[in-house]
Amino acid sequence: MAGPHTLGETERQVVDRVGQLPLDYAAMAVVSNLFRASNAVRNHLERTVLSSQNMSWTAFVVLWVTWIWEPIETRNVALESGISKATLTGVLTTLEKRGWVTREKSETDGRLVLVRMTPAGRELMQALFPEFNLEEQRVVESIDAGTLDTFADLLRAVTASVEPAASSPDEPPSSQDR
Amino acid sequence: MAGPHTLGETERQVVDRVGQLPLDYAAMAVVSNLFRASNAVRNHLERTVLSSQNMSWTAFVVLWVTWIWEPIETRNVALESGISKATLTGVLTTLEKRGWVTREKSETDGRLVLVRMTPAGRELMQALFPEFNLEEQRVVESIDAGTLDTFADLLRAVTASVEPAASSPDEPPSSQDR
DNA sequence: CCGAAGTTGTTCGGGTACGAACAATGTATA
DNA sequence: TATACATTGTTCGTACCCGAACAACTTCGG
Repeated sequence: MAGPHTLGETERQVVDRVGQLPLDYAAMAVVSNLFRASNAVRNHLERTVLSSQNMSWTAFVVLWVTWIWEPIETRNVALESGISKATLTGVLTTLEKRGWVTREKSETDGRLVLVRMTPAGRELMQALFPEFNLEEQRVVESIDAGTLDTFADLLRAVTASVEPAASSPDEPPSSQDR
Repeated sequence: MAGPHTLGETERQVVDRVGQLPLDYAAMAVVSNLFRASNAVRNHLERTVLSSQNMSWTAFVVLWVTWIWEPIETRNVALESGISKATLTGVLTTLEKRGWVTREKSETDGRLVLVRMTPAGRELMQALFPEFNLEEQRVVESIDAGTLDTFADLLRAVTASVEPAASSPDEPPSSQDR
């Protein structure tokens, strides 16, 4: 959405198409670059780090969430990973098939399913995550270290303005799939 | 990846799992929040604006790129949209099926395919894009107006650090699929 | 207690999403 | 002007990705 063309050039072209409609170009720039950056980073990390394990970005995120919080209920895995519960079902099946996680029905609540790492899954993450973090570092290396926290806060502000409900930590907002 | 848990709480838990390995938590926060924000905004816009046309985010981006730059070669649509050419083939088939764009072989180069809007496609974008931009505005409304440009620049810096090659505008970097 | 209302994970259908392999086409080299 | 080399869009296989509908289960109101 912000490809090889100049900013001004794109804007001029947009004005030509939209006509006199008033547009917020600053907001447009942020949203389009948000996606460009997100896509670029995901694909980069998939190619440099995750491809060695034939793993997708989402699979890695789910594995990471499970690694950090296990045992964890699937609804919370979906919440933490930022994917829908429908998507999670498929991803978990994949991860289970590869022997990295296990599913287990809750004893106290028959509706819930708990996810745990296998030893193989834990070994994998112990080796893979430092490598992943090193590449994360490379992705932001051109940005002044003192600015990184501000950057993260700006991103949190965007997320918050879209997902208003967020009561207290450790107590997810009532019930939404994502 | 940065769900209902506190920042410090997640960090403490990560330390517990990773052990003594040195990690860049600032970089980690930026990358994970980049994806959280990106996902949240995409899903929000799909639900609020795009669902009326039963359109996905990617379909909208492709339609937008075509709208702004038509007639445009498919390789450049993929480049501007930030998706692979393989993905584009499927999306274009969908958009063509719905009567919003057309495919046309280039007369000067038999390998190229040109994409154009149909009148119906143009009408749709003329109505949909202002609505879309209004929602983009809402997504960043909590951010100080003077900071938006800086924000966009930070996002561009991330993209640039991952996709280093970028010669001159109007002249895509030799040949990469995305 | 017992039916209504709510919650949870799965299934289903349609649509992305990628890399690799491919055939068609264009270009460069000798 | 052949013959290698490069480029382009499509196809293929596999893996997401979501909303809607669903069955299993829990909880709440009377």
